[in-house]
Amino acid sequence: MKTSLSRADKPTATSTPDMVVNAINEGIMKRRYSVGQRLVESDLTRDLKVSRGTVREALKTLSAEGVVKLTPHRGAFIRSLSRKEANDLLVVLEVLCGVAARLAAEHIKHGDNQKRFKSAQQAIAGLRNGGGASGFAEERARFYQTMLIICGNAELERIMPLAHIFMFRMQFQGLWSKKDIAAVFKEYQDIATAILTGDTKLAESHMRRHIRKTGERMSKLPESAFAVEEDH
Amino acid sequence: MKTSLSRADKPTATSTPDMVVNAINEGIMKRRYSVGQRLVESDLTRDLKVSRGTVREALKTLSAEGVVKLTPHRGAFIRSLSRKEANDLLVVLEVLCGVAARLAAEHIKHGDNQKRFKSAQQAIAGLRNGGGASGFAEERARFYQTMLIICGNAELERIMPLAHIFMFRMQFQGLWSKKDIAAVFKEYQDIATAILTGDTKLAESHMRRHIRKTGERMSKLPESAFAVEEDH
DNA sequence: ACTGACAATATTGTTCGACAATCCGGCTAC
DNA sequence: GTAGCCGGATTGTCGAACAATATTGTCAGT
Repeated sequence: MKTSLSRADKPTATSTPDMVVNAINEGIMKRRYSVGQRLVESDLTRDLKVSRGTVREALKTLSAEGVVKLTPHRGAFIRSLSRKEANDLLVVLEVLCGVAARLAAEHIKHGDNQKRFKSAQQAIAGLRNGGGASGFAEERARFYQTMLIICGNAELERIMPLAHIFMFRMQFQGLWSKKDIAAVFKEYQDIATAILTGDTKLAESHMRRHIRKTGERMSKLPESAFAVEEDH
Repeated sequence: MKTSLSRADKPTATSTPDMVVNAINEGIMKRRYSVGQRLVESDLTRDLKVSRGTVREALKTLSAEGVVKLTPHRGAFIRSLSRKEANDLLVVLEVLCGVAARLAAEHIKHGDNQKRFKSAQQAIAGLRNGGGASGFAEERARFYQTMLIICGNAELERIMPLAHIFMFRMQFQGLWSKKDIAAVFKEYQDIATAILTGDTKLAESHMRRHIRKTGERMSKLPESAFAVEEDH
């Protein structure tokens, strides 16, 4: 038995639509696709060398994940959030991340959870001075991913809009002040410490506070950082 | 211009895959499909008169919603919950439904929300004496649906595993005692009252208590009510 | 110029048919 | 009885085709 690494060392063992999903997700993180950009099926079939049916299945998955928005007869767009949508998302994230932090703290003692989580935490802390913004987004994703796995709650892992967190981060990247960034590092530190010591109450409250603070910081951003509201 | 009614008066204006999704969802509620049953693509293409690509897109959507489980090279199965999966689901539902109840109470005064919610509540209460079990499942779904709309949080509406609630109900239908059922009616009554009076704190706590109680009742069910755990 | 109607084009929605990859059940051989 | 093989059934993926719809371009009329 090689512990539970089996999931990590199968990057190519996914189905073709999943490969497309990963390619697009990566394209978003690597700034090859910009927020609001339209994804044309024929371009994707050409670039990724897969059939159109496969592309469509992938887009459907991404739509379900909330990464792209599917508009009938108009195609797929990299989702961008209006101010209201961003606020709505934060309301949901506050409780979901809160329970995730609680469960992570609850299970931190099992197996090598503590070790793994510490590694993810230090990867983030290491970026405190100097790490590029793109590196931060990735480590941040790893941090949440690790936390979710430690939770041991498949349902939470399934519905947690992880991709949203990337997107969120992406949409507002470069808009935060130095002070904001320092505060974020501090907040992650608090969360990680609480989880590592197994303090469930503290982990949950710190996480929820972090999300709320994120909302406050967001409310100060200019209108230009958001998508325009559709419809009425 | 006909204002924005255009969206409301198109009940059949959904895409073909969506029709398939609805057909399958309805088939589940109407007991035409049983929990754990396998859905064969060729059967669906024949029965619903749509192409295989369309069926596949629909199954992908249902999988993302958590209604069916997609296993590579084996096909789609109406999802059934193991004891652990059911517990995991309840942990997530507790916080999601909690925040939904809170938001509903917060917005109960807007527009005709109060009227609509009252109607959904009375539809459930009316079933207290005599309503068939299948009718209850439907009204229950309407109740939650109404609550979600009143919340006015698109993100919550998007990720809330509404279908899970149907499925949940379905999987355990007929297993509850009379006492359990009476308790459930009482709990819904408390929740509805709190929401209607706009008491956010009370609405959230009553809802969370209801979900926790559901977990307790569930823990007393025999092993036969659950799916067997897969893998290790 | 500007606006409206109309045609041309591009893109998506859906279908069909084909073949490879994989799973399942049954059969044979030992 | 078990291991291995075989063939049918089903899914995974591809490609081409056409219909339905949205977008863009054109052009007359004012």
